[in-house]
Amino acid sequence: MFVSTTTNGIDAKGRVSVPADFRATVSGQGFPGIYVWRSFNGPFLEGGGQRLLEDYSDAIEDLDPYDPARTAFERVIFGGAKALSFDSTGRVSLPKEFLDHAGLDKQAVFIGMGKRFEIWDPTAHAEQQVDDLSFARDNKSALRRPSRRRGDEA
Amino acid sequence: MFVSTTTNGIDAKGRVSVPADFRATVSGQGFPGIYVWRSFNGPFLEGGGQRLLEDYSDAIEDLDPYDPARTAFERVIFGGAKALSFDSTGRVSLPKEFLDHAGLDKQAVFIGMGKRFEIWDPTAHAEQQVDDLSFARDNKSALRRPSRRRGDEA
DNA sequence: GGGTTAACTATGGGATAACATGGGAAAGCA
DNA sequence: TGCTTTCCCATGTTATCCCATAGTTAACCC
Repeated sequence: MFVSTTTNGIDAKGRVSVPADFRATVSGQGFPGIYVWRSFNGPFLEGGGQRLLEDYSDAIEDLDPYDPARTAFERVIFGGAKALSFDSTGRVSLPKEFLDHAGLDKQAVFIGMGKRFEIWDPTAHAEQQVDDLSFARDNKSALRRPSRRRGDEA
Repeated sequence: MFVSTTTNGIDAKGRVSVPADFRATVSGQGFPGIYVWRSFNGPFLEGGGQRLLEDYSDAIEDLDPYDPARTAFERVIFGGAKALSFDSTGRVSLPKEFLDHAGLDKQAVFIGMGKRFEIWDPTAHAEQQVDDLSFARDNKSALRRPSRRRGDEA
């Protein structure tokens, strides 16, 4: 599970350390690195480990072959994602198109989202966080009812 | 279940012993430690074990993948939490931002809240307790009827 | 029952390892 | 060849591991 928020520096070569917690989360998933793509919901990146991509693949296979949503997801996620492997110290180097899309410059904010994570520019993130916090405060009742635990469905 | 209230010391390194009862509660949940986050209801911390986070995750997954509410909750809940693992004697070290948010200094009060727990500064807790007591006195009728047990929703 | 042991708890401090980061050298690609 | 990317080593800081102590509770046994 990806949790917590970490800000790391981007060096002159475009390299950034992936938070150690995140590296631990994807370790043992096969590919020693992360998959990252440009979000279609705003100026930030989304990413996860190999298992996440496999989950998306399974979900997409449940859709009709020519469902427009299916081809859109295929193009955006599989076509737009890039496999970034860790170097020996746990860094990845972000392609220029990704830096541009997210407005990244000197620093990158990694936000754990449970099954996946997001990468933001610090300034953009600070603005977004204000909205998210007030939204969560105002709507927390939507989560108030404990959901059924896994295995209790039957 | 997290019950009872315990006050433990915070040492110069920011370490604090998690009450043994609480450690027993989360043992066997997978992650050997606790998840802690800054409450957005006041100057204190909230926390729980891995199972609690999974409950939140399940509740969030009932929403549509790109529902704005869903991403907001994911950012606030998972992004705001931190996984703190126990050392060999059952301590965790609280990040500075957490100490600041809760006004923690020399001591931390762990309060069992059933499925989760709270961490307060002793002074702030004493003040809050006065309010809680009078509120409980005024609203005791609300507790008369037992609530449904988990799994009885249907 | 009284007294002793043994386990566990909370805490302190020093040594050690891990993390994020910078720079240079080698290897790929045009 | 010129440029970019990947690999490898070096560094300072921070966190974490590991030991030791002391007080408390529980267990035990004569």
